[in-house]
Amino acid sequence: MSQGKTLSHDIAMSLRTDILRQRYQSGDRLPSERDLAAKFGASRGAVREAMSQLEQLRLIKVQPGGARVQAVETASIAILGPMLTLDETPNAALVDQFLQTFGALVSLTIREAIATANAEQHQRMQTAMAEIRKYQGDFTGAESKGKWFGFLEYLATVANNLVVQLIGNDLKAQFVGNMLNADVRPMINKTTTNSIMNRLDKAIKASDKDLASMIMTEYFDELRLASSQAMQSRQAG
Amino acid sequence: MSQGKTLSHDIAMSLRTDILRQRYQSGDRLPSERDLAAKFGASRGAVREAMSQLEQLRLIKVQPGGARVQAVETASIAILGPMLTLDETPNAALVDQFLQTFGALVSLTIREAIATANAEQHQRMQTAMAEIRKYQGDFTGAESKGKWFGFLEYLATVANNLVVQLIGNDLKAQFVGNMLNADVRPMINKTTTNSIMNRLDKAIKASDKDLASMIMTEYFDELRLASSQAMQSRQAG
DNA sequence: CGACCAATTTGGTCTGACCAATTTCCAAGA
DNA sequence: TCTTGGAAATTGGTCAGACCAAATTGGTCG
Repeated sequence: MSQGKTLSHDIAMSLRTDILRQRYQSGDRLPSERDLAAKFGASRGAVREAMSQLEQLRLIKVQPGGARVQAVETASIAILGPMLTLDETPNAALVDQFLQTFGALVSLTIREAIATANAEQHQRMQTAMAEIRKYQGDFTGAESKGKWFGFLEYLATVANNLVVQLIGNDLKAQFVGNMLNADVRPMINKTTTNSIMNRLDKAIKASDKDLASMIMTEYFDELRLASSQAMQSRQAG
Repeated sequence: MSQGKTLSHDIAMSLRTDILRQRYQSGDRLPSERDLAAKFGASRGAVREAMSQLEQLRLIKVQPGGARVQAVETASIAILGPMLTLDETPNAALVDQFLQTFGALVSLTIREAIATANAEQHQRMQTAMAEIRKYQGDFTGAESKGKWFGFLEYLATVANNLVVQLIGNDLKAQFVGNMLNADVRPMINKTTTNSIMNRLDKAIKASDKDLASMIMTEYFDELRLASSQAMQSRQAG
């Protein structure tokens, strides 16, 4: 049935799915480890390792006497990935929330990057932007995408905010893979992208951190729009 | 020595600390489970459960042949808490980054809350603000703090962004407890707080989401300043 | 009806064992 | 000397059965 890396991962996935599908509701007590071991035809050790994983997700709370299911709202970010894969098509609202949140963090990052960059870093940011503008808003190729992501990565380096960086890791780990798997590829209008990139270039040149921050938010808002349309057309087709 | 909830938690904490303190560097291979079991005077099962936890943090990657240490920058948010407790005084830069990031998310939340609130929700937001303003910027008491946090919680409910909510959970889980333990209690100037709250009240009444968002950012910037001062004086005393 | 206590259930850990995948290392070949 | 196989040792993944301590359960007594 399921084919993860190890048995304990499979068990964890199975239980996780059951919880996310509300087969076990918040507050419910999970079957005992011995019962689960029997149900999965596994040893108690394997089940315990699976439970340990779910506990790290804050999806269950395990105590002598029994393991209880926690509310999804109080869980860790790491459940977003599994939530996206519950259905074939990722939940549109969730994807939109992801893009909005990620956009806010990138927006914060570019503001801090501009605020704290030294002369050399500032120069390099401009150089990167110049390269990106060469594509004239056409982000279809792998090369242009690579430049853009590289630029964002560099901003994170300059801003040097570990908290944002770690959040970004988790969000990317949860979303990017799942989006590509579902073949959701939002495309922003070429002219719009070009306009945004040109203005972003100016804002960076002028070291206008507020403006750059706003433009970045605008870009992600466009991306949200495009993503929404892409998912609609995908569901229709 | 260490006194966690269970033995496997203690082992996980010990290994985690060693990794964060660079006793094991990125790319290094951890001792085998059997060696670790001998070192900690524990069974292999207990060690394995500890390793499972570290794997969830993305601090190590475990495979047949050995477990290898990963770079901290690619780990999960959940290592922020342990990082804060490495020294007696939490790392000031990290706390500042946390407040900045959390502020950005709250700022996003209030913008969305105002944008999507229906009449009843909008009314309730105003009522909550009115209660908060009664304290005249004095947030020393537990009651006033409770009202403020309750207000923020309600904003999250209205904005209804699960991604932000989950990130908030993780950040709170990592920071709030550790800050209180370290006895770091930032205090913002009473007059400043009062001014911010009054303006926030107006912005909400006017449904000016951009203004409310900016004011919220301003509040967290003040909090960062106060926190920085509180930690300096704490380290001096 | 409520409080208290004993029996049962459940998680936490230990020991020792086997399998499969990886790594290590040495010998054979180029 | 360097490269290349391949066998041996190491390591993680899992299983079985056992014991203890903490929590739950259920019945009894006031």
